Amino acid sequence: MITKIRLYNLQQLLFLNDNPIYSLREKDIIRYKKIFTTQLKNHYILECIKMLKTQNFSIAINDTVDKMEIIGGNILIKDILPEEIYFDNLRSIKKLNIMFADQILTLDGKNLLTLKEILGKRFKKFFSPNRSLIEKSWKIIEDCILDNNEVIKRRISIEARNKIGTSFAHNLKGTILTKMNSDSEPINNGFIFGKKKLYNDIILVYGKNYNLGSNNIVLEHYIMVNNPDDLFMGLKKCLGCFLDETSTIGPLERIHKQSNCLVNLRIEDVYFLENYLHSHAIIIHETDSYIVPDIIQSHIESNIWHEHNFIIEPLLFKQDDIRLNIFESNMQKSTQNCIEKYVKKEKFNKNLSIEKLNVINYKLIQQLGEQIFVYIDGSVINNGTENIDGIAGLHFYDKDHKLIDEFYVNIEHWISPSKAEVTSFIIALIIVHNISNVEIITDNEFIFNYFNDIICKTEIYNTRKLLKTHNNIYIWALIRQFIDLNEIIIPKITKIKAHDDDLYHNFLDQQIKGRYSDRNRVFLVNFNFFQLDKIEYMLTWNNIIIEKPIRRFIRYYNEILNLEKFFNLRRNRKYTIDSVEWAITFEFLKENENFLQTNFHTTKLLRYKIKNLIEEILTVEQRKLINFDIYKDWKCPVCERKKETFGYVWLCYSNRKRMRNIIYYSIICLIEKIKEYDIYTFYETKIIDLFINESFGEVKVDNNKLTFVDIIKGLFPKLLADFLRQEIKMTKVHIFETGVKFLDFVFDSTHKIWVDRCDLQKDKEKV
DNA sequence: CGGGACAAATCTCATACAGT
DNA sequence: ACTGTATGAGATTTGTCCCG
Repeated sequence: MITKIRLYNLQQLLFLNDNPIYSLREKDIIRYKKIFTTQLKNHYILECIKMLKTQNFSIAINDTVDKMEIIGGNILIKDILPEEIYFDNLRSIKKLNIMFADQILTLDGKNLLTLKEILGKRFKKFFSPNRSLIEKSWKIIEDCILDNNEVIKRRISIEARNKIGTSFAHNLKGTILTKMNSDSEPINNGFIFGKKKLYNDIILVYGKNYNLGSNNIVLEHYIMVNNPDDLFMGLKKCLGCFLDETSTIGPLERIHKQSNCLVNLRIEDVYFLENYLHSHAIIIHETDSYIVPDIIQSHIESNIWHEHNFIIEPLLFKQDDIRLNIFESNMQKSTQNCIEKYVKKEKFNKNLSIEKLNVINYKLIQQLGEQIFVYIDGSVINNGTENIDGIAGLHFYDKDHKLIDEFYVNIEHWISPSKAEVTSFIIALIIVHNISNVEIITDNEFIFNYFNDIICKTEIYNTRKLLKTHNNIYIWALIRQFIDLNEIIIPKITKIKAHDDDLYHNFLDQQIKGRYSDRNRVFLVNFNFFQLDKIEYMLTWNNIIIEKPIRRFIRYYNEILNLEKFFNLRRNRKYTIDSVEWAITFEFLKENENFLQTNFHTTKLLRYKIKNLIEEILTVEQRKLINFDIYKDWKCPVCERKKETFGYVWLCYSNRKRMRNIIYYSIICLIEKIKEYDIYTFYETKIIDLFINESFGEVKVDNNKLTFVDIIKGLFPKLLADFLRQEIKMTKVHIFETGVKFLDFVFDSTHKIWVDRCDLQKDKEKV
């Protein structure tokens, strides 16, 4: 609840139209932080949202209420203005309280209102004295939205119109129309206008209040002398026209001026042209005419005609806020049956799976309470590859073990054997929700135990506990809800051994496997997790709901992300071309150390190994990067002839013989290690040939192929691993051990070269 | 504000199991 | 034989409350 209040607070501050966790984007957050510097400094919730967005996580929201939507217009001001301009003028926009496009447009959506008109609207908030800032912002907004060629008419530009479209306004969008009533005092300087019926048409008549009767108003007619789109209205006294009704009106109480044209109007049809207390009409005495500034005739008339339509056809009028309808749809939901409530409707397959589930449910009802057996199983193929695929299956039998029906479901997202099993289980529960005397037979011990636990437990389950389920959180939460809300008749669960002599279960198993090649009758069932009472928000990643405990997911996610980052380093480019058996490399780096203990020796060794792996050991070239002035003329300390790069440490002429020996002995070592297992027969020459023929037997620097220098770095060539696997048929564990020992041997012997070289270097530095 | 006590969460590791 | 996942044990880390 407190979090929710804070979210509302944030929504208010950032002037958003819905829940900040819902549609706020990362780059927007950065902009908002620049605008509201103090308020958003170290804002905990905003920082959390930002973190979610940067990592591609988002939150699926359970309920319309939780979306915290401000219901009104369809198009946001934010969407029609260029981003820069929107954020630059956000403070002013917020003060004006304009969020939707229709707040700043005329009712027909074609013209832009003036600032004065907007300030006269109902949604105006307390108006701060800093009016100049708002006026400045408004000018900028006008520049964006108005059509360059028709600024005077205040037409909106084509681009803006394309975004907004045309629609009929269903209400007056906050426009205040002040009508006259019989209590009003007669006024002299303000203009009024009213609707007048003329034959079959209705026209608007402008003028001044002449006389206030009880039901009718006599209006001194003025005619318009300028264009209706102008930013002012020019009115001139009418010298008599076809509207004149002087003769029919009869004696008037107050006649202070000669009038040639008087019109009689019904009092409910008469409006004030502007607030008469603040009227700024300018009189031009010579012609007896007036100029009323800052008012656009066409806008006013548009408002009147809309209101007129609403009076004639009240059904056209609709409130913008339709929250009441949401309440109604909530009421409808409770009447659905279990299948329709919990299975999500798909848009395109006409709810095929719901139909099928209903059909099976109907068939089972026909059994009239006789014993029913449900066999369930899930299957996964190509586990651990990108071609992973999963199908769950259910078979329904009557009391004589005659097959009633079958049902197969495709498993999507986070496919795993356990998910396939749980999916089949929950579908079985949903189908038999209103049927008694059912026995569900499963081969999965976990489901059997966990379900029994749920049934037996009396303690109340809260959201936190639900989220701690090991996997498939939301499916288990649904199952728990069935039981908590008494929505299903609890069936009997039986556990059998997998691949045993149970005829029916084996048949099911075999049928499911047949479905991988024939998808015709395999359905797709998505569950409607939004029906969960206890869970309002669901964390998603790339729009896929995360079904693991969040912490564990983030851990896996980070591990993969970091590994990917490492692989994609520029210096590792070569190893994406010619592959490396990374598992052996990482095992070699681990230094056979316990996670919870460490000592100085291994730490030092590990540090060196990693430096070695990423070619960052302190060679002379490396030192030049730090201390160029001192080392600029230094060469390899061993031969004193060439520049000492990482590769050259091993390539140096003086080491040539030593390196050759190391290669020779490392091959011997490898062969010895394999021999130690005593179970493999192989030709030693084949291994030696491999080293001679392939590039990893040579000491050189190559940008494309693995060489012995890479083996020194601690990389085990995949080619060699494949050879051990396929030719010698070693087990994985043995390849692991041998590989690590081989790398250790190479490391130890080459490390000596490095140590010797460092001694020379030290002597040199002392001089 | 830091430390102590306690509870809960999390981690690693070893092992079991099902499927391929 | 290999793979991925589930599970439990034991150790460590993190969170919460209370106190001075």
